[in-house]
Amino acid sequence: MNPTNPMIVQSDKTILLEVDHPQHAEARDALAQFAELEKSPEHIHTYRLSPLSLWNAAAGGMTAEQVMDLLTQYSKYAIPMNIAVDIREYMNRYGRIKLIREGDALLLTSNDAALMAEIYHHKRTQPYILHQLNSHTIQVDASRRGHIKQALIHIGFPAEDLAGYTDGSPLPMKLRDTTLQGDEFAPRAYQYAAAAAFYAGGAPSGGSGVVVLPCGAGKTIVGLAAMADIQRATLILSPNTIAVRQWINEILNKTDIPPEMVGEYTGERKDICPITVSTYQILTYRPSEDADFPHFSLFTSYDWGLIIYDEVHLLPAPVFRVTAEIQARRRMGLTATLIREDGREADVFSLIGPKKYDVPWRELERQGWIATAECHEIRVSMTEDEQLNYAVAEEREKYRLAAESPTKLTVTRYLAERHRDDQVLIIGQYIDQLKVLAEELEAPLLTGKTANRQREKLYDQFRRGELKRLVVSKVANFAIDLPDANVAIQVSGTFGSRQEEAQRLGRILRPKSDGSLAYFYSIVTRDTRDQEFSANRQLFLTEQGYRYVIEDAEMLLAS
DNA sequence: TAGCTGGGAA
DNA sequence: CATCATCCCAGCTA
Repeated sequence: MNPTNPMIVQSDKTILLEVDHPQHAEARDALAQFAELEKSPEHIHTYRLSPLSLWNAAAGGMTAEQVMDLLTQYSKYAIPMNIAVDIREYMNRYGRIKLIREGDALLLTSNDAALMAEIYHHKRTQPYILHQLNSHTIQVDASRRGHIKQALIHIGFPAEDLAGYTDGSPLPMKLRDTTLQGDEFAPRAYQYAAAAAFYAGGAPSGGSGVVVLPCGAGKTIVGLAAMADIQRATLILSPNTIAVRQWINEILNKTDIPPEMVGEYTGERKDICPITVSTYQILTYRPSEDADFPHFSLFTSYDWGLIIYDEVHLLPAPVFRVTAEIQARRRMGLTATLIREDGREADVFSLIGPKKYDVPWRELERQGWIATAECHEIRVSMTEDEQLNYAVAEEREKYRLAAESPTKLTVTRYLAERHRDDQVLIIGQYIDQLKVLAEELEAPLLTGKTANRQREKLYDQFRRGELKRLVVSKVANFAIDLPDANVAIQVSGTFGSRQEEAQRLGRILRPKSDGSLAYFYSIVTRDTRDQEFSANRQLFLTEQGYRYVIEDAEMLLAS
């Protein structure tokens, strides 16, 4: 505690952190362990101590005392009394109830008899209760393990699940030390550590939870390392087919599993093998609204020993439902953020598991695994005509009007010129706007309609540097892997999607072999909805340790 | 059987 | 807020 420290802890459970403070980075890495970033304007960032963020910390082995120590270390002033009490109260709740197995019976146990009585009578938990065995043991319906955990977190007492797992069919495998291309391969220290933290203790405690790693930190390798630890048939779910193919390539490339043991289960192929990689979307497919999900059988059609949920923050609602039914299978979630746009963080916690591992951003950057990127938000003003148009436009038209402001053209042209020797991607949301940009900059335009062959050709030219500029629509969010792009200019984005901005930066700005900087420019229209949405998008990257420099378009163009 | 196109979904 | 994606399936052609 010292007035020159970077943060202020307030009694409403928010924490203010000074961005320009020399201790900002270390304080941020400390906060990332037990608080969520809520707002990130230029100078002061706001974090919040939420029950879930504290439970995640508790599940990872942090104590209330450690949290208090970190807060005290970086705080300017004394920590409000109620904060100390709340932190202790919330963190002690995790693990007060345990879910265990005795033979075929699933039991809730706790030393707290009053709490057990409350659970026994609570409307939310009652449907799953069979009977009370004694003052601190309740037998619950073993087939509703996931639902019970959801109910318990809902009433504010997340259970520690120690009921164990079915092993699944054996799959002997190991990681290669040389890839198929002949490159040396070994997981990085933190990737090993993440897999080890996931599996720590073996059954019954280890084997379900979420690993949080920044974009580009190699989450796939963590998955492979976990598979090598567990050595059981594995089902991998990811958001799209390109990711499916990437998983399959990585598995063949970096493990000794023969190709015939690895299957793709997508719209195109329906192979079920000891290792099967599938998309979320095929699982949520229904022939009609009242039909059931024909592909859910994938979960039960093989004796899986591990299920990996790639990008767990994108997991669709129906997959939660089926995940609740398969709580006896080990589950690993991989993500760069625990925050979901739909607020279902508690479902991730109760159905996939608590956070098991994360790495401080600064550490990865220091070790050179993550490129250093400079992010600029460039604010343009609308002309008087535009302002008038904007003012009278329908609420729903406003965003589009602001996002497509013609001044953005001038700024984009200026930036493209400044980076004429770099590999530049121009990314936007509206096809009309992109068409104009592509013509102006004499660069090819790539959209969802572009045929696959043409895409590949453009990617290839761009990769080889024959093409310096490429204008892309939302296809850029997932589909592309352009190792040599080092500049991205975003002219418009999807409303407030944090994860989209992360994908854009994470996928595009990989570590450069020469260690040079990457540049990310986001052009927004001042005093409009465009600017509001932009602020929301930046939250995620700020949480990830990137800093935005706010610039004024008029001044930039004048210089 | 592969490859394309169009509709529907969330 | 409503646009642009993606993915899946069915149905057609060759």
